[in-house]
Amino acid sequence: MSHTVGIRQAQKLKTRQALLDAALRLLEHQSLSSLGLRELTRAVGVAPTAFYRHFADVAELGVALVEETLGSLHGLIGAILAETGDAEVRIARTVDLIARHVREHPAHFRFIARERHGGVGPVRAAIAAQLDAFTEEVATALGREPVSAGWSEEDLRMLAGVYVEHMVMTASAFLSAQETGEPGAPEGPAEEQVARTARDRLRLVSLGRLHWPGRDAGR
Amino acid sequence: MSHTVGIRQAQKLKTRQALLDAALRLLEHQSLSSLGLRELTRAVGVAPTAFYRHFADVAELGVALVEETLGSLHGLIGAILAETGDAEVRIARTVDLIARHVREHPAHFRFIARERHGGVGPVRAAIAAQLDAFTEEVATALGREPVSAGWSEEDLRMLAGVYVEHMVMTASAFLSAQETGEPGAPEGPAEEQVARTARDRLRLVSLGRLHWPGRDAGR
DNA sequence: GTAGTCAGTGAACAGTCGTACTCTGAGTTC
DNA sequence: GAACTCAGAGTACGACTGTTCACTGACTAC
Repeated sequence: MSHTVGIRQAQKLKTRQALLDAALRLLEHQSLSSLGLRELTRAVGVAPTAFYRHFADVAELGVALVEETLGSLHGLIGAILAETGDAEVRIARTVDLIARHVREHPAHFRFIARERHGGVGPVRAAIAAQLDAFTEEVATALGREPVSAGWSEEDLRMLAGVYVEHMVMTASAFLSAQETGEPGAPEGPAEEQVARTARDRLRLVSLGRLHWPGRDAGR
Repeated sequence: MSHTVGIRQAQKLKTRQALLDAALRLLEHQSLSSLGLRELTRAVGVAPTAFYRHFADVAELGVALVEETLGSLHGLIGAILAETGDAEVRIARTVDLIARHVREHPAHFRFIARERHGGVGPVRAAIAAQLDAFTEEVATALGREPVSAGWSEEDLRMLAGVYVEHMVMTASAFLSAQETGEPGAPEGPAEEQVARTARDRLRLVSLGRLHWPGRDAGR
């Protein structure tokens, strides 16, 4: 092989990741615009100046966190949609997927929900870009289905937007549900309630989709 | 009359309102958890200690802002729902109402969108309480309509939640749309695009509502 | 093996922060 | 008109903030 990562760069990446992890932990109880650079480096155990070796801003770190959280999710929803055509199964799988992801990475999703409309511009833009990409993915996936015959591009994007928006709000609902119970509990009753409502909402949208006027004639 | 407000209390209320207004202006570019007490009093033109005569915390001021923004909106949606039964008219009026309110009080709605998942617990709770109240209002208003025959209480609340959630996200979409154009412009093309998508989403939900299985037989 | 790179250190800078004090003087009450 | 109340001013405090600079020393490239 040409060259391994190198001890040097490996250590650098390690502290960089430590910064990201500590930031995520600190951001559970505050928002990014109030996260101090010193507070963060203190939590990691490095000198304040070490921060600048990795990020120019706290905003830049925020953008990196957005990539880390949402970047790995691409293709996941498309996979579910391609997996089966049965609406009920699809709805159940989607909600389960969201529930599991939120349970495994609560801090990540709390961060996204908090900073989506937060005070740091670049982070807001990064989240919006990721969500737009999701919408585009869902739209093309939906467009491939036979049910979507006769749907305009704009209507497809509208529908995809509804689904993406629904996923975000469901994730946020799971977050508030699980902070009601203990963090170690396997599954609280509040979570099951959220899941049921989320499924019902998806059913509602699904029904609307089936009767959308665009498929027969122009409205 | 027994007694007017009194010069004393009137002045107090005036500076209190000045604090709220200045806070709202400062919060357009940052979030509440990073809003400094001194920064705020400096903007108003009073001594830092004067703040304590009105609020114990920045959080308490935030809660007051929530009341000011959402407290005046109760009954508004119910009025629209009672006004006409025609779905298309109702949808148009709702979206227009949101557009107008957001255009008239952009800072208020930005504040709500930002702090709904923000870092200040009491403010989050206050917003959630207000939105829950809205959901309850919408649910009872919907329940009075003949279309809702056979709907369970839970399903009604679910549907009402969809509407409330939709209003919040539409308001937020209008905000991002109008910050694209100049603030003085009467109505940008981006705003009309948002309005069209919002109406389509409402139509979609409306269609789903009409075909909800609960109205005929248990599913 | 030697010269160079560069992640992280530590001290120092000029600010800002929240809050505790005492004090003042206009508005209120009798 | 005298006694009282209380919104706001002013000062002072210790703690914390982001950023700069020169520095060390383990790793890297030749």
